[in-house]
Amino acid sequence: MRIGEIAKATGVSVETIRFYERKGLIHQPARPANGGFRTYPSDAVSRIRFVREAQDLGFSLGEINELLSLKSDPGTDCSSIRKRALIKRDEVNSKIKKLKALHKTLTALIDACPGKGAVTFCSILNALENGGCVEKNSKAGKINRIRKVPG
Amino acid sequence: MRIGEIAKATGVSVETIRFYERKGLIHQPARPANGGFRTYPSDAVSRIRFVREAQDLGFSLGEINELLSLKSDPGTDCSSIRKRALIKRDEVNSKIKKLKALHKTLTALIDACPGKGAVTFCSILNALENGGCVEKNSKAGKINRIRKVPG
DNA sequence: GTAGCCTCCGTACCATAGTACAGAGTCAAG
DNA sequence: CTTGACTCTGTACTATGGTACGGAGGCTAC
Repeated sequence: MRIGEIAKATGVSVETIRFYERKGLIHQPARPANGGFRTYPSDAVSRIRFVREAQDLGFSLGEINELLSLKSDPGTDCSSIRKRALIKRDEVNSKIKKLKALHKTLTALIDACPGKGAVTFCSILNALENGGCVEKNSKAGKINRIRKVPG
Repeated sequence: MRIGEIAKATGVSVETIRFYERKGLIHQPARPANGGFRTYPSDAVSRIRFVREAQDLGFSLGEINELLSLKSDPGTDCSSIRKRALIKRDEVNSKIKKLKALHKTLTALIDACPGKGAVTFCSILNALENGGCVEKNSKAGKINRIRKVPG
């Protein structure tokens, strides 16, 4: 198969396939010695599908690279894959928790906002300026810091 | 106040303050005509706090810029701020939904995984390769595509 | 008056996940 | 044997949110 066929079969653009090659996610076949186009084995399709499905599960390309290494290593035990899935599920779980807290805070702000009048008295803007505490209905309290740590 | 003091007061690095200046989020005071250091008004501190709090609420710097324009525009009605908060809450809501679906899928995969043995038989890897469908316990069905659209 | 911070300025770089494009080569059909 | 589609290669650019650094200038305390 040629790269364009792989692209069609996977729904991933040729540019993106090349990008994955540069990232080491998929192997780039050698060009024929006499020049011409590279020939891709048909399992390049399943490899790319693997990448996309794993992305859908929230894995980054770096993590997918790890999964692929584990996958091709005959010494890998199924438990290490399972472990990664568990970690990922925990990550998803804590993201959900943070978003729920955020939802609560936004709701408190929205409820406290009169919804009309000059912005000077807008409780949402005031809350943003003064540390996120809504005076009335302040169950949410100080806005939870969810900004991700640089590292 | 000098930039370093602003940095200390807000917990935001000098570099990041300059970055915000470049992005137009905060105004850079003019340098004194005779040279020397810029003097920041103390409300630069609250402006930067506003930016950080809004980030914590899930607003991007672009969105925060809009909020700041609305805020400083005397013609802005409180309802337009409220509207944005409502939109943001909807976004948070749909993120939560997607993550919940993801959680379900991961759980289905984890449950189907024997948790030991060679990777060849790992149901998680097989699912990734073959379209994300877990044979047994397939309530989650086809993995939901949540990968964000490039636009 | 000089040591040691701080500031200013421009530029470059980090990660993430791609997209875009120019210019040359290749291949297959008509 | 030419045309059009596809491939190859390298490089640059997108967006997001910063971080890092070199060299020059400024400010203050000892």
